[in-house]
Amino acid sequence: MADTRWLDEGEQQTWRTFLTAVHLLEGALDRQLRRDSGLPHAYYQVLVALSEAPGRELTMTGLARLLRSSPSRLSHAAARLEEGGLIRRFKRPGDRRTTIAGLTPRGMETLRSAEPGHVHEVRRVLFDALTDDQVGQLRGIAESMLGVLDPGEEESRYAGPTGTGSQD
Amino acid sequence: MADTRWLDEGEQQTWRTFLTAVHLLEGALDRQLRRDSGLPHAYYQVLVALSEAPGRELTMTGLARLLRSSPSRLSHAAARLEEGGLIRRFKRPGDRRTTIAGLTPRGMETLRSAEPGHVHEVRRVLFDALTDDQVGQLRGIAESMLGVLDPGEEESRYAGPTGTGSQD
DNA sequence: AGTAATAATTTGAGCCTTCAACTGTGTTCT
DNA sequence: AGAACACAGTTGAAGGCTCAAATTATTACT
Repeated sequence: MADTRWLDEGEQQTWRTFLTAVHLLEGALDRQLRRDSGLPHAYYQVLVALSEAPGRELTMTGLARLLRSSPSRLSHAAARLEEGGLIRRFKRPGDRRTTIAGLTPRGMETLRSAEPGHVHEVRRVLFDALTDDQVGQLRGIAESMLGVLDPGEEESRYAGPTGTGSQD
Repeated sequence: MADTRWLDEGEQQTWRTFLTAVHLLEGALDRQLRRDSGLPHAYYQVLVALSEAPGRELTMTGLARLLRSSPSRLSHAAARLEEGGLIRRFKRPGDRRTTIAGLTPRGMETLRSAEPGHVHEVRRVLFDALTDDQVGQLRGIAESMLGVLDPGEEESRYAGPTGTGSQD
């Protein structure tokens, strides 16, 4: 590898501030969700993804792609969510390889009841803290990052689900 | 709680894109560090904080504050880092409550050898992906977020260490 | 001094994520 | 058909994080 190009003072502070902010942000979101609905943020996102899918069902692989999750992680998560009765899994007829995960009524209820508090928290820690300009900037920044981090997903943009949108 | 103010289309996409980007970013950093130096990102940050402290030593509490870590998390981390010989812990003479963690020579070497790859990765996934304008914007955004997420830390800004700066 | 509050840190259980290995199914190629 | 390959998903072990409880030491009160 070539000579290291160290971060200058400004980059350093940008990086550290950003890292700290993200760390605290994730902590806040996760704590709120766990406290108010018993779900870690990652599991909440699984429910959201399913809730928005046609028939409220998705392939494990499809779900993993949407959530940028490893198959393994998702499989463990699904096992736990199924235990709790929030989703159910079954084989797709006609292809015994693929498993389909579907949101149960109980899962849907849990999600619905968790959403308001979650959105409130997202607003509190992100949108309320930023000006409109900053929100626009953040979007551009995140998109640029995805360009590097999420190669070959250009057409599937409008990334994964997060469960903050209006009810239908 | 009052009526929920849902996220509109644009906010929704901003939020999802941001979440996905951050998720991938952390994955990339953590994988790189684990692969090249055997350290998870969080543990790497402990070494960095110590390396920048006077005498390369800090109180457990001080370290926790700097890293926005719970005492418990830090204690577990320190135990493991000590096992690996990267830090050592000892009681402060004069106050047998407080434990001081210090970077060992071995820890310093490990850090030094990990830094170039880490900086390279930080550049790759963040700075190289952004324009100069965006970098500036990101800093402002992160600072705004900290304003909400990190109350009462106004004077200790220039948040925690991350180990991306130039060697002395 | 003696007792209660506070502070610093550690411990253990439970849970989530990662990684590597494994099972079972479909596909392809000859 | 049969071998090799690729695909979908799961499993188990190891490690890291969170939360609540426990430990030990200092300070504050009376």
